[in-house]
Amino acid sequence: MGRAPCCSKVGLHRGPWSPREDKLLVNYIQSHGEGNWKSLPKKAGKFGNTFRFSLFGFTGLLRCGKSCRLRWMNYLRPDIKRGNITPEEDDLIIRLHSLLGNRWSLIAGRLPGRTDNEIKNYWNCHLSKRLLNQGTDPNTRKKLSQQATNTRKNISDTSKTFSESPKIHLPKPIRVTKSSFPRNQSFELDNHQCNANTQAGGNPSSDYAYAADHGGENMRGFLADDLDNQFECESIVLVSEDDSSSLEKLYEEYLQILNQNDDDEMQLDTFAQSLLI
DNA sequence: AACAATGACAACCGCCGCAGT
DNA sequence: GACTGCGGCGGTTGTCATTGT
Repeated sequence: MGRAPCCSKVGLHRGPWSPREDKLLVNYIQSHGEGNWKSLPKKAGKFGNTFRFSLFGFTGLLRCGKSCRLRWMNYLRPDIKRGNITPEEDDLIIRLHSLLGNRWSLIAGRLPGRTDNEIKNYWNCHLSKRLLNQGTDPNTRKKLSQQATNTRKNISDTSKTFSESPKIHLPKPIRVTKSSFPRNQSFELDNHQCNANTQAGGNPSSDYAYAADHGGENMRGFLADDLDNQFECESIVLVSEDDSSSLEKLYEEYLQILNQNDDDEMQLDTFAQSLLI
């Protein structure tokens, strides 16, 4: 309490991560493992081929440890599954949210390859709106439509919500097309990534791909050849059969419990508690 | 074509719990 | 027991892409 935020130090980078920073971070974690986030930035810069960067007067990763952790956990971790949320996952999220509330990390723990941040965003962007569209309060899960106390404004808002947007947006997949690549940016790197995806045995038509959405300026002067293709591959996680089956299993497990007698709250509670462990 | 509105999601902020001292 | 620092979490914001007018 009362401590200054760790990112407040003067001179630390903020905003989007550059490929160089990503690579430094990944290299370091692959060799030393996770943890020690506080000291990681300094150490990470001293790892590997930093000669070229040393020429520019710094060797460290100019990020606070907290930012490093966040970047790793939400984006760089090799087991992260990128791509659209499947209908099964979608349903699972809704059910888990009804059990656990906004405990995103717990929910994410039950969805292999998904991050709490991703689920949180997905919930805020899609699911809560969809539930509202269905006339359900996303928090209480009670029907809203019968509420007679709506103000005139609320009523008009609601009817507007109901009448419009029958379409349900899936999360924007991945920015892999040339046209959608960030401005001022070479497309070279992206080609590497797409190739890596295909070569790695992934379905070429798959929507799942790693696409670094990096800041344009930072990309300049950074040669794509410097990137280790394997690193890029490792950032791509396709939905393997194992993943699907485990997800299915989990899903069935929930269905089984949830489809049972509604009065069986005892079991539901026990189940909810098991998630907290 | 230009601009505005909306969507998507990465990143930041501040708080909290816990372990170490 | 009090204090300190770190890691983790959830809420929120900022930025860029896309879509609509």
